[in-house]
Amino acid sequence: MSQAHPSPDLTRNQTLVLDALAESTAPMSAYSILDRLRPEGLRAPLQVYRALEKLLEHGLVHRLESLNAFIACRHSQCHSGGIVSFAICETCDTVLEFSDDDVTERLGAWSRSKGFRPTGTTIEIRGTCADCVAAG
Amino acid sequence: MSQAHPSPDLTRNQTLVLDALAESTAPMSAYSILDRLRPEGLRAPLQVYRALEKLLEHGLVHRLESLNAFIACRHSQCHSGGIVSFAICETCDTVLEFSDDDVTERLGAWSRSKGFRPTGTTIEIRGTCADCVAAG
DNA sequence: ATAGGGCATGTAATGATATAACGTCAACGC
DNA sequence: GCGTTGACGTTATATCATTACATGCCCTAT
Repeated sequence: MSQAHPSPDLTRNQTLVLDALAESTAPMSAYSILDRLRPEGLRAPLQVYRALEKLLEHGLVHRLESLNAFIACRHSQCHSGGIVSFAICETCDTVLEFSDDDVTERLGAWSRSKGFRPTGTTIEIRGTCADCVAAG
Repeated sequence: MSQAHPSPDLTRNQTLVLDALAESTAPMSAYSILDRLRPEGLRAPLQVYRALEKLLEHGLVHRLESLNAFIACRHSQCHSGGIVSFAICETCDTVLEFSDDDVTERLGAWSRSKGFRPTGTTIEIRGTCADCVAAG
């Protein structure tokens, strides 16, 4: 099986950042990652941003533009080529990740019709998840 | 015809900010708006952010999450209820605004199927517009 | 007419997010 | 060896956004 994003061995800093994100249910800002990793020796924002940059390239981490925050990828089809969407619960900070082929196709059709060449697409739904609606 | 977002008279600061955005083809950051409006007497970021907050409520301005920047609304159907999408050219900073009913419906269907209650959705396509592709 | 509420404003200070500019070091191919 | 590459470390700075508090203005109920 081919991978859209080959994952070479991660460096120490990249592993630390990815692990921190993987252990968190909520998205983390770069600075909260840094604070979390100070005990492991990280000291400067740039150490985190550089690790995030590589992890984003490898598709192991997503950036949530509307939060200026990051999450570890949990979407099994992340590498299948479609646009990934996020549903962000503003009550409990849970993020659900999904992909809809029709949405991908419709946005692709729009781009083709306009001659627009897309390099990356962000879809983020803010709201309240089922659990929090129920807990109302 | 009913309006989803009634537009009461704007205050002086709101008018200044909206006009600055309307005169710009490219999105503007809050601070670039501030710099643009210093000659009119604006002095502090908060004056701009407060005006933007109201203009966003009225639907007269959009925030581009992936740019941390703002544009005046130019989409005629902004108030028709569908999700608005943006195509951002990274070469010339042009932003095209559109709405696709199928996309709105598919994302709505996903939310309903998960019991997720959406309050707002961001769709931003980064890439290169037709003109810049042609100028390549 | 005036007291009080509501709301836009003004100002200073600060917090939060992100990058620039520089130097060091280790791995690798030639 | 030696140059290239890429990760790393450190300091400083740029950029984006909000908190806290004081002021002024308009409206309206008394």
